[in-house]
This record gives sequence, structure tokens and C-alpha cells, in this order.
Amino acid sequence: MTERIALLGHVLLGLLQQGPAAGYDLRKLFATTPLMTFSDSPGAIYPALRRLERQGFIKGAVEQGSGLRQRRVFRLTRAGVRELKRWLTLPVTRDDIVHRPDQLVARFGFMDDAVGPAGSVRLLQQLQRELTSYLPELRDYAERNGPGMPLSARLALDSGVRSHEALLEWSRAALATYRKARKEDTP
Amino acid sequence: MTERIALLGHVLLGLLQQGPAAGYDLRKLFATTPLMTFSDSPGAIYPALRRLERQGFIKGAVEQGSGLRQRRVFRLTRAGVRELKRWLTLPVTRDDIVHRPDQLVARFGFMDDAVGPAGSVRLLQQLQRELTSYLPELRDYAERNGPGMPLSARLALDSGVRSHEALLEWSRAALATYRKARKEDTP
DNA sequence: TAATGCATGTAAGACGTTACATGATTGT
DNA sequence: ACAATCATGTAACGTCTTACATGCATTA
Repeated sequence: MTERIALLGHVLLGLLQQGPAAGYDLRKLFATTPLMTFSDSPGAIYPALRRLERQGFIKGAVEQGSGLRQRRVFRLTRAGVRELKRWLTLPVTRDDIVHRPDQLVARFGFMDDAVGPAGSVRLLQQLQRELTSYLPELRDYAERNGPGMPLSARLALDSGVRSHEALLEWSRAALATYRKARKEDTP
Repeated sequence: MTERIALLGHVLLGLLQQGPAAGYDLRKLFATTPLMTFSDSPGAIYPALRRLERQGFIKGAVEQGSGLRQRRVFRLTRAGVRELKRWLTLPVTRDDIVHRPDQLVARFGFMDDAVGPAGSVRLLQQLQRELTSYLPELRDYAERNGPGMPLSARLALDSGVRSHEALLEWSRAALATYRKARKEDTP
């Protein structure tokens, strides 16, 4: 009966793994960094942190710092690290690439720190496999149904094809980067 | 005090504009077509249709067809058409391209039917304008913050840059397509 | 008669948005 | 004295997910 965690929860685990932080820090992160397209609203983040703490994945400690209002600084528990790794190493499904490719990329961003380059490479390979099987089907669907659609609908479909193609090219480039980094480590 | 509509509601309006349909038809559409990445769950669609009807944007009529269980077939009201057009012609904001580019593309898919090619072209031009101002900033952020990040995080950022570049290229190709179609109409 | 497909719905719960509230400190 | 910034939270509301319930018709 593992209690479920929403995407925001997992992303918070990923960020906290990079170092302890208070809710306010995390909000600023969402507000200032591109990607990580989450809301910086307190109504989302504070309740999410509370849930994670209740579930035992993070632990907050009041930090009576240099006089400002008290900050509650959170850090991962061992269970939190475990849960983060579980999420990161979930297999890449067809559904992931069709419905939420950006979540996949966000997940990927945490991998080096949490499970190491080997895990990152594994995810990239799975992503490639799924994409190379999905893309022809998508192109096929576009070719079959495109004629008969209004131009803008046909172009919208084309945008979907292109974005998956771009993702595939990215995964190739990323794998090449890991290969190169590997070679430099063991010359 | 215009009552607000969620994305799903607008997409339903867009689909109904292409012809009357029952909830079941719309569910099948979501289940079978790529893109339009919405859930086909009855718990989402039937309440959404109900809301649209309560708000006066669509009107359902029981169709006692060839013996099967009764279907409620919905079609747009005049207010529904108005609301759809309002949504489709909303200006493209920075926020749209940063946080929900696919919603923008979904919107675009309905435009030819609802507001004509001129509207589609307008949206593409706005999209280009926003992208050409956003992309340099994003690249800049990546260059500044990339070093010092773990490799996977750096690559995740790169994926964001690439996907926006792909969107820009798509918008250029789409505009060219409209120009060509225009020329063929008036030779 | 059992399964499958067509077709509509509800109930419980989780989550996010928006808006509001509070409190302390620093700078003007 | 006031505004801005740091910092945490709650309440109301709308919507989505998941799971369940129902009913008719066709096919195996």
C-alpha cells in the first residue's frame, strides 16, 4: 500500500536531494528557473511538503537563523532517497512519451545525482527504444488522417511529429555526450 | 464575471464545433488519437459536458437511435461559438510558450475551422515573436548555469532549448504553408 | 449465458489555483 | 512610518483520477 505521490512531490524530493532547502527556497527556484514548469504558489508547495513529511520522505527542522522569521529546512530521509530512486528508475513507457515527455526530461535531470550516469544512460536508451517504435506509427497516423483535416489541424499533428523527432535527436546527442565523458574518464 | 472554463472544456468546444457528438464519441476520440493528450475517463468528460451545458455553451439532445442505449448528442450554441472564438484568439503570451506550448498547438489545431486561416496565421506570427525573444534568454540561462550542474541536469536544460527551437522551426514551416496555400487560391 | 461493446453516470478523494492572512526584519 | 522582502501558512473552490454502478444489444 505505498502511498502515492504526485509529480510535484517527486520533483521536490529531487530538489531536496541536491541539498536541504526551505519551502521558500523551492518556491524561488520554481519562480526563477525555466523548465521545471511548476507553480511557485505557496498553496501548492507547503501542503506538498507537509504530505511528504507525513509520509516520512522528508524531515523539516526549524532553523533559528540570523533573526528573520523562522525557516523550516527540509532534508530527505532514507525512505525519501529510496522513493526518489524508485521513481527515477521506473521504466519508460509508451504512455510517458506520448502524454508527458517533459516529465520524463525533468526526471532525467535528477538522475546523475541520485542514481549515477549509468542510470541516466539506461533511461536514454529506453526513451530511444520507445520513440523509434512510436514515431513511425505517429507519422503513419498523420499521413492517413492528414488529408481531410483542416490545414491547421494537419499542422498541429505535424508539430507533434516534429517534437518527438526533436526528442529522439536529443536523446542521441545526450548518449553521445555520456560516451565521450566516459572515454575521458578512462583514457 | 465570465465563468471560467478549464482547458478540457475549451477542447470539447473545439471538437463539437467540427460536428455534434455524444460524450462517448469524444471519449473514443481522446482514446484513439495521438496528441490531444486528455484522459478518456468518463469521470472527466461527462461532468465537463454538464458544466458547459449549464453555462449555456452547448446543448444536449437525446437521440433515440437504432435501439442502443440512448445517446445525448451535444452541439454548440451561439454562445459556445463565441466562447470558442474568444479562447482561440487570446493573445499568445510568454507564459504560454514557457509553460504550455502543447496547449497552444492544440488551440491552433482548431483555428482554421473556427476563425479561418487569417486567425491561424496571426497566432503563428505571435508565437514566432514570443519564441524569438524567449529563446536567446533561455540559451543564455543555460550557458550561464550549465557549468556547475550535473551532466543530466545540463542535458535536461538543453532538451528545453531544443524543443523550443523545434517549435520555432515548425512555426516557420507552417507560415510558409499558409503562404503557399494563399498563392494557389489567388493565382 | 457469458463476454464484449456501446453509452451514461456518480462518489470519494487528491491536488492545484486563487486569494487572503500573518509575522519579522531591513531599508528609506 | 512605511514599503519591501523574507517566510509560512489556510480556506474555498474547481477539477481530475480512480473506481464503481447501470443498462441495452450483439456475438460466441
